[in-house]
Amino acid sequence: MVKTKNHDLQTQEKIFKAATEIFEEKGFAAARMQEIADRAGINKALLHYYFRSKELLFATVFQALLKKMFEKILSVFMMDISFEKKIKLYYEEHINILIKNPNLPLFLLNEISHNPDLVQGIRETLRYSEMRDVIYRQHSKELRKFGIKKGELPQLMVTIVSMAIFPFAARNIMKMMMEQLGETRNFNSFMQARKEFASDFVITALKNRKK
Amino acid sequence: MVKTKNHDLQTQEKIFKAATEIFEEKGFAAARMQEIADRAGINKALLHYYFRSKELLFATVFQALLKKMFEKILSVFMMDISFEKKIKLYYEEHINILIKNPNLPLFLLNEISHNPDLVQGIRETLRYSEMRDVIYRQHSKELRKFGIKKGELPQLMVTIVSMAIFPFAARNIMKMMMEQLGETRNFNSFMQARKEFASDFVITALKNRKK
DNA sequence: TTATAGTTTAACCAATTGGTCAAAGTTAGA
DNA sequence: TCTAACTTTGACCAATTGGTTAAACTATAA
Repeated sequence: MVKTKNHDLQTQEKIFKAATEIFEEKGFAAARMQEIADRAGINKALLHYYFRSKELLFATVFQALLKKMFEKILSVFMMDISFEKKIKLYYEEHINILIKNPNLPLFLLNEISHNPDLVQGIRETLRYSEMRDVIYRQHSKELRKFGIKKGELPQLMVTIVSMAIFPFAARNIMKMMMEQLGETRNFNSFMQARKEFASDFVITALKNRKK
Repeated sequence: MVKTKNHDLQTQEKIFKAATEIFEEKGFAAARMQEIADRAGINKALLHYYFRSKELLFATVFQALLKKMFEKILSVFMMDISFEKKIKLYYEEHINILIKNPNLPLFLLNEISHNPDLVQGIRETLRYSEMRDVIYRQHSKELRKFGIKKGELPQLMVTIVSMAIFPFAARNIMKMMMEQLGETRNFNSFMQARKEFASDFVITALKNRKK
């Protein structure tokens, strides 16, 4: 009979959590296995017992963080609601997620840029064909009225997501510039206000397009 | 009499160029001194003869790349022209620069995020007080008419620059998504088209704001 | 209780990495 | 030509890093 493993799940969880923090903060290249072991409160050899190599441990963490970034957002994009509602819901949900995980954007952008193989894992998380169907349906139902041509859809989509994601990637520079420019609010309240600003900005730009 | 150094300038240039390429591509942590030496076609010890350490070599490269990112853009921001003209000129110039240096955004964002001390060097490149004056002048002259409150200026500025910079930071993901969504154009022509799209988008959103 | 499989550790290892050094080569002024 | 400063190199070094191993420990089924 197969023996039940005792508390390896606890240990594995501890390692996974520590690795997530370190990798997300420092990136793959600057992360140290020893530091991950220390933060998990275990021996370095135990890392390799549960996750064979740094690459494997990283791949596990990366997949989870990729999911954290896209899962909820994708479900919003798939909803059958008006574009205006969708925009508002998107900024609300995505900015909430990113406030809780402010290092996520830069981490993902960076690792994907430095290791193209990771892109393969994305295909499973992002369901392209479904996404394309939803986008095209919304285009012919609503967006075409706004004078958006099919070929401009990528421009529009990149615009929308960049308004939510970019401030987090540029967080440190923004913090410094904001305090230099006499801004007293902190970054998080700036991002809270951005939910409404971005929604209004996008919707206004769309509704008043020259057709 | 002090002897004139012979061709150390050529060598120094070669090293600097190689270091710029490697650092920009891989970031500080993943860059290897040996690889820089190889690309420069010289001995590794010579790196340390001209630039004492990896940190110092990196700092030199970083300053130059920071300048490349901001110098021209800042001069556009400082111009005394209408907001509409300024927006158009900004996207034209900045996107041109970034097409020539597509790794610049992710490199700068990442290194600044990982090494807060680098932010100090930014203060020299970014003239805050001048910048603030120009922005406030343009606000009271033009932007206030659009219903933009002073407190919303940071929101507006971040929106404008994110539309130009973010696509480059997300270049790899975008490339993949675009080909999955049936986009046949390449990334550069997408960014060329973005000059006009972004200008129109921002200007339309501003001109039609509810006040 | 005991055999067995799973878990944890300390000590160790080979490879890599940033950096050094002494010696050889090169340049140009006296 | 000779010397003194600058340039370049190959060999080397200490520290770090990802990874291994054998032994000790723990839980549990029989």
